[in-house]
This record gives sequence, C-alpha cells and structure tokens, in this order.
Amino acid sequence: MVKPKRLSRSCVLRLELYLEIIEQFQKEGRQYVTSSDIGSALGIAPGNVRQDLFGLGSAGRPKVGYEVTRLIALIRDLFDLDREKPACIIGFGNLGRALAGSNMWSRGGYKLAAIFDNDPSIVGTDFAGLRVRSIAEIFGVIKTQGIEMAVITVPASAAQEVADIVQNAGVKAIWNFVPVRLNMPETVAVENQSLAWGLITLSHRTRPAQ
Amino acid sequence: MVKPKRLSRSCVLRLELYLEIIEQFQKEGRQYVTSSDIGSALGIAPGNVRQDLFGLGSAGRPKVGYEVTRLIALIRDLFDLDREKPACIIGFGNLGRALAGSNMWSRGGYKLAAIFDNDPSIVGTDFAGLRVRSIAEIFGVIKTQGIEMAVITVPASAAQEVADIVQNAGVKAIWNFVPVRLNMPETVAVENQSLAWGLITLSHRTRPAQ
DNA sequence: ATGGTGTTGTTAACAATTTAACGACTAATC
DNA sequence: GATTAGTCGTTAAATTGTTAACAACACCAT
Ligand SMILES: NC(=O)c1ccc[n+]([C@@H]2O[C@H](COP(=O)([O-])OP(=O)(O)OC[C@H]3O[C@@H](n4cnc5c(N)ncnc54)[C@H](O)[C@@H]3O)[C@@H](O)[C@H]2O)c1
Ligand SMILES: NC(=O)c1ccc[n+]([C@@H]2O[C@H](COP(=O)([O-])OP(=O)(O)OC[C@H]3O[C@@H](n4cnc5c(N)ncnc54)[C@H](O)[C@@H]3O)[C@@H](O)[C@H]2O)c1
Repeated sequence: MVKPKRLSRSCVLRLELYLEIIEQFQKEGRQYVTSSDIGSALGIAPGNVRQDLFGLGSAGRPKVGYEVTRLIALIRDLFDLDREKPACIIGFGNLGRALAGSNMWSRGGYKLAAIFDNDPSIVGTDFAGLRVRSIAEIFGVIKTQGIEMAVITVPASAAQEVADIVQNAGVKAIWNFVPVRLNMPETVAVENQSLAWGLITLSHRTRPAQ
Repeated sequence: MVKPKRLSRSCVLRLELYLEIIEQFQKEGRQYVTSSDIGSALGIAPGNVRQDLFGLGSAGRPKVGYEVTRLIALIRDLFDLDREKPACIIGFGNLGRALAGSNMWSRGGYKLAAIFDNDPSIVGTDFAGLRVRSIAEIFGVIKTQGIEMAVITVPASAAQEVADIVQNAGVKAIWNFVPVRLNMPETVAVENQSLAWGLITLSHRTRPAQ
C-alpha cells in the first residue's frame, strides 16, 4: 500500500531524467537496469536513485536491477503520460511554430489539438494536419474539444488577456512562455518557461572569480 | 568581509525573480523597496527575501527598505550581467529565430554576436543587422570574436558534433536546446533547456488524484 | 528630545533533502 | 548445498534550505 507521498520538485526533475535515460537503455535492448547504470549515466549517486525509485513502489530485484518496462510504466503513470490530454498553442509566431514542430509531444501526456492566432494571414494555414484557427473561436473550441492545457506564445501585451480567456474556458494548466507574471487563480497550474533564467544562470556559472 | 559563499540553485532562481520585480519597481519610479514589497509581489515570505539579500552584502536601511539602484547593481554584478559577453546561435530554424528575436538579450550578460547555419538558402540572409554565416566559418569566428557562449538549436543528429567544435574553439558555456545529453568536459558549463520538463511537470501537477 | 513604529540584519529553530550505511535478498559459482 | 558477490529496500545521519523570531536601528510625530 503506497501512500500518495508528495514528491519534491527536484525529485520530479530527476525522475524525468531517469525516464529519459531508461528509455534509452530500452532502445538498446536492455531488460534490466541497476541504480548504478542510471546514476553513472546522469552523474547522480546510485543511492539517491534507489531512494527516488523507492517512493514509486518497488520494481527491482537484488543482484539484477530494475525491470525496464515496469520502471518506465511506473514513471509514466506517475506523470500521467499515458493519458493524452488535448492541448493548444496560442500565438503561432516563431516560438509557437518551433514548439508545434518539436518532438517533445511524442513522449505523451499531451497532444496538440488546436492552434490559434489573430493574424489573418496566419489563420487558415495548415500545420501538421491542423488548421490554425482564429483567436475568436478559442473559447468554444476549448470547451468542445475539452482542451486542458494552453501554451501561450503571444506578445507580452496580449498574454494576460489570453490567459483570462482560457481560464474561463476551463483550462487546467498554462505553459507560459511570455515574460509576464500571469495573474491566475490557484486552481490553474501555471508553469512559467522563462528562458532568461537559462541565460542568467550561464552568465552566473561562468562568472570569473573575484 | 563577504566570503564567496556558494548560492543554492533555488536561491539563484529567486534572485533572478527579485531582479525582475525590482526593475519593475524602478520603472515605476520607486527609489526604495522593502522585503515585503518584493515578497508579496512574488509570493515569497519577506524573511526569505531578506535572507537571500543578506548574502549579497547589505544594501538596506531599516524602516525605509533597500535602495533600488544599489540592489539592482548588486544582483547584476552577482550574475555578471554588466559584462556583455559575445554569444552565438547555431541553427537558425524556427527555434533559433525565436531565440534571436527574443527580448531576453536585453537584460544583458550576453550579446548576440553571430548566427550560424548550414542551409545555403539561409546562410547570407540578414537578421537584425547580423549576417547568418556558414557553419564552416564557426571555428574561426568564435576565436576571432572571442565568443564565450553558444546556443545550440540544430537537429539532434548534429548537436554533439557542433558542441565538439565550439568546445574546441574555446567556448565557456553551452545553452543546449536539443534533447540530447551532450558529452562535454567539466570545464564547459552546459545548461540543458529541456522543454519536455515543462510539459511533463504540468502533466504531473494536473494529474487526477487516484 | 522622546517614544512609537516599521524594517533591516542576524541568529536560531525547524523542515526537507541528500548522503551514507547496512541488512536482506537473489543469482551465480564451486 | 554452501559460499560469494552484487544490488535492492530501508533506516539513520548529515547536510542543506526554509521559516520564525527578535534586537538594533532609522524615521516620524509629538
Ligand atoms: N520565454 C522566452 O524567453 C521567450 C523566447 C522567445 C520568445 N518569447 C516570447 O514568446 C512570445 C512570442 O515570441 P515570438 O518570437 O514567437 O513572436 P512572434 O511575433 O513571432 O509571434 C507572436 C504571434 O502571436 C500572434 N498574436 C498576437 N496577438 C495575439 C492575440 N491576441 N491572440 C492570438 N495570437 C496573437 C501574432 O500574430 C504572432 O503570430 C513573445 O511574448 C516573446 O517574448 C519568449
Ligand atoms: N528544447 C525543446 O524542447 C525544443 C523545442 C523546439 C525545438 N527543439 C530542438 O531544437 C532543434 C531545432 O528545432 P527547430 O524547430 O528550430 O528545427 P529547424 O529544422 O527549424 O531548425 C534547425 C536548423 O538547423 C540547421 N542545421 C542543421 N544542421 C546543421 C549543422 N550541422 N550546422 C548548423 N546548422 C544546422 C538547419 O538548416 C535549420 O535551419 C531541434 O533539435 C529540436 O529538437 C527543442
């Protein structure tokens, strides 16, 4: 009997890495992986790996390691990756196009179900079998298609307005790429993908010692 | 006398948020901000803010708050944001273009000094006063322009090869957007911007309780 | 001046996470 | 079979990060 113990953010982050590397092992045809396999591939202590995996309900055999398929299933279930929730992209500019074409959707969890823009020269064009729709349709489409997540890649001036609309339409999660702090109720999970972080972090990490 | 105490990752993350919000206060014409101002704008306890700021060397006055200009200067110095290090983007596809056009460069730390691609129909085109150069020139350009950071946005198949080149050319930092774990020596700071994380995290956060 | 009030700098308690350790179990070997 | 070696599950310790608390101090009103 496993309690729904809350995982720390860093643990979730590691689990995501584990999944990635384990899937790679699977591609190489391996049936079992050990905590050392995972750890050394990732620069994480094997004990740390075991403890993280411990929380998932055990799937390992002493002397042999963890069964790859079972481990993948456990992590995918933890992240709810096997339920393909409908998602949409709002703002089909450079960033929106890059995200739409990214292979990140292939891991599951969400499937791209709609794209919106307000530029008449973009609306109506096709992308991977999806017609870019007018922003005017957004409320209705979210409702009828049951869209649960919205990727926001519009200019900063429109971000809050767009967020308000999708929230009212019933979206559960927002992935916000716009450098604006969205004002949203607690009930909506907002993930801010501030790329400036990466830039600043690198600048900090390579700062010459003083 | 302040020691070069190592900051935790989450502290760095918060400090970046502080900088953002303090600059906003500055735009509004304020000269002083209190830890409560910062905290309530960000949903962080004021004491936490003070403790983070404490490590920077004090800049605050009781009853008044922190001097905005001094605080900004301290954080910018911590992150080495005032030295505009030359950076380049490699792979000028959708993502490369979105990043090149992003306003994240305006905060400083790096300035976009070169763009590379290997597609003849892209090489030679202009972007914001920068000519997209052939990948063949990359080694020489990095050397002569003293480029310190490379943003990698090429297809997965080319990522490691590109990383090896820039590393040999003397780049100190790599911002890797490709879902591939780069094999790099310790001397190079690699920041993996795996967008899949955001996706998975949202899927996890909105997972229905079981 | 003087007392009141709000905010910092700093320390201490507390909580969470990471690291270490080790018994238990499994498979292989002799 | 017994023994050995390798790896897991689990507990405990150490480290780190967060929260709370409060004295010292600066400004303000009187
Ligand atoms: N997270 C980052 O650091 C990062 C990086 C790059 C871009 N961005 C942000 O992403 C956003 C988009 O960047 P981009 O380079 O793709 O810009 P872009 O101009 O190429 O794309 C914006 C798109 O949004 C559409 N749009 C504008 N208003 C709209 C509205 N009200 N409803 C629907 N669509 C609307 C436009 O027609 C355009 O197609 C910007 O806010 C930018 O700051 C962030
Ligand atoms: N981090 C994420 O989740 C995320 C999101 C979107 C895209 N991506 C990744 O970013 C990369 C680019 O995505 P995109 O949508 O911009 O693809 P894209 O095809 O639009 O752009 C790739 C560009 O790289 C150029 N290129 C190819 N080989 C090269 C080489 N050897 N040297 C220099 N340039 C080369 C191509 O000419 C093209 O212009 C992909 O690897 C993709 O997986 C990641």
